[in-house]
Amino acid sequence: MSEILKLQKKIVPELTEILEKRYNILRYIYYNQPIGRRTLAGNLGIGERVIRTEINVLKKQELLEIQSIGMSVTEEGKMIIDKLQDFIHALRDLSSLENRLQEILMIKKVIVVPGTFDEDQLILKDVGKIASLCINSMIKDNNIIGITGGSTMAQIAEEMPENKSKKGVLVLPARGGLGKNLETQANNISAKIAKKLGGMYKLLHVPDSLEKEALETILKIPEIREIRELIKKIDILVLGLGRADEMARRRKLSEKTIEEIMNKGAVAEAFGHYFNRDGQKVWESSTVGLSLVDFQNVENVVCIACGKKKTEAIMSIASLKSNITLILDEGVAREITRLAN
Amino acid sequence: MSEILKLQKKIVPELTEILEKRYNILRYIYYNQPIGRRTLAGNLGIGERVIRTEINVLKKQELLEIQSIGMSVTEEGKMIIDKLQDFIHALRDLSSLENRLQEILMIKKVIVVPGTFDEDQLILKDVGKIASLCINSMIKDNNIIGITGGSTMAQIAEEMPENKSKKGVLVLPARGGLGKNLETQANNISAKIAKKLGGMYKLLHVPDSLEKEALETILKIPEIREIRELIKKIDILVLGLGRADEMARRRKLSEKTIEEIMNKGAVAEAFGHYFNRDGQKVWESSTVGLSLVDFQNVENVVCIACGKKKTEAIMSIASLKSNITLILDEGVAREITRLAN
DNA sequence: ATATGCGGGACTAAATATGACCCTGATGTA
DNA sequence: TACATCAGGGTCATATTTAGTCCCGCATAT
Repeated sequence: MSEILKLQKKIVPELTEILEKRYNILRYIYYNQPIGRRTLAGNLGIGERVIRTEINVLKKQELLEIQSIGMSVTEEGKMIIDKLQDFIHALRDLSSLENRLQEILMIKKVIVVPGTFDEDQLILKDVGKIASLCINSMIKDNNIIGITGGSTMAQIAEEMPENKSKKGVLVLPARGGLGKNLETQANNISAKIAKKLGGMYKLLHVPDSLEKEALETILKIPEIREIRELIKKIDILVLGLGRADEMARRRKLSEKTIEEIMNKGAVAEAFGHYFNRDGQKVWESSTVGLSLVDFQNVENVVCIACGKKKTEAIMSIASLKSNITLILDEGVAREITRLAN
Repeated sequence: MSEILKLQKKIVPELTEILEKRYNILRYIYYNQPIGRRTLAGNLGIGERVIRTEINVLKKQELLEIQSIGMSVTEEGKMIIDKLQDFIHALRDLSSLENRLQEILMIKKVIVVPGTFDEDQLILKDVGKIASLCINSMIKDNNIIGITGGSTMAQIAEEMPENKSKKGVLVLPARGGLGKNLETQANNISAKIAKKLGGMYKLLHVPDSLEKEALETILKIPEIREIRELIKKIDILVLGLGRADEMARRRKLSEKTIEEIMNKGAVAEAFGHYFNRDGQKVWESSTVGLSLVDFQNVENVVCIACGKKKTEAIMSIASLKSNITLILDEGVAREITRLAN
């Protein structure tokens, strides 16, 4: 942590608290604007009057403006929010936490996003933003980017900035359709990201898990075969991590199968594979998407995970491969270090 | 000012106030330790109870310790004080003030010390410390350092750190004896500084101002002649600035002479010469010390000045020569920019 | 028309900060 | 040795700030 921060925390120890309080308020307004005072207070679990006091300060500093429709963040306020995130990163010494996690999980890079998802669901947006920037910085001309599904991934697509500087980018769904929600389908997310990157995309029009026979039939379709070949050439794989139990249910596996998988110690699911704590594959759903071998061969893997319930899944997947960039929230990050001790 | 500081001042505007309050308290204790709560409150003009609240914070942070004899600053506290001074320098954007002064006065370098001498006499100690560090960094082997008198200079000698790394350093008084106070005599100060630097020193055993005949007689004394020759070879001249009126009185000039000098518009005194606002010499006391020509030839001149009453004197002396390093307190620095507008 | 959610005002209760004074003990001085 | 002085700590009434709560008028959407 920088000298200057230590100095400040020493002489004005209450600084951290005030700063984080105001940051949270400002951020919440930003993500929900326009929003009223009462709603804000209720959602943040802070007294209405406290909000009012802080609002007055922020208004005076011209970080937010008040209209009859509700409060919203000014342009200056938006900039401040971005900078504050980095500042809080430093204030909480998250760089040290990142380094510790890199050692514990033995992976290339860890990015910890300030905040605890379990306490504040908005953290998902922050994680999405950070992840989208991270991915963006990795992309080179003619790269093939593999995308999985899930709410975290959907958020990444949402927050991904428009950047059409790279040529010939191809975005591929790395898994088929799963669950009911359109917004969180790999297909949908791939298309969204491709548009923002000014790239191409392909769709994988199949359910994620299939019976063996159905899989064989489907693999005879030329379009599907083409995508399958392309998936093997993925340069950057963006992977939302899942819990084994949740994903098994979402896949509509039979209760018997689920019990079987769980009995084998499955904690994590990724691209249709189920892994135990030690990163050993204990079950595999027959899928048209990425195989374990394909996964091992991908050069850049970005794993994104939010929430303490993903703790074990993260630890499992991280042991599969060292060339992983892991992006996660502070809450689950601390939980991992706690378990590692 | 650094990005991070702007950010903080924007989101926690009350930071500055709290920080400066605690800095002042800590600093006052440091310079007067051990000191009691009541005395402290009285001298700082803060309520006794306020002091108590702040003391509790500082104690909790282990920046000061409390004994039955009074409060004193811990080792950590001392370090914090030093760092805080730089921090406040940044917080108040004094670098910009320094640059502005360099332009206004057209001199090489300006160092502004945080605080207003007229409100807080302890600033003299800070100025002394900064000046002593500045001088220290200028010294090279075999340098001859010229020293004048005054309370500011005395403080520099006091705060000068022991540093015997340079060889063959010679410290010379650049003026004779003046006034009653032993502590502020150029002779005394020179000796003190020489000891701290592990160098040699010479003494100038003559009154600072003399009648012409007396001067001629004295100049025949070999020891005096020797020093006079050495003075012409001064590498670093450390100059405390004086007001014309004050110095004239301290020199015990006749009321008639004083009136004459003042009528000519004298505002500044330095090494026995009196200057008007434009830096023109209007009167000269016959002295064995530095001449105006000698002064112009010195390579490094460090001017030190404290207090708003020195405003005009500073502006006058600065116009004499561009190769000056000026060290002054924030109060008089701002006064100069105010006058320049 | 009306229900909802908005900011702002106002009043009370609680918490905190402040001021004022006393007490006891350590220390230095007569 | 006695005493004056100055130290920190305790205490308590009071001033000020902060927080909780409710109401009002207004804009907006239904």
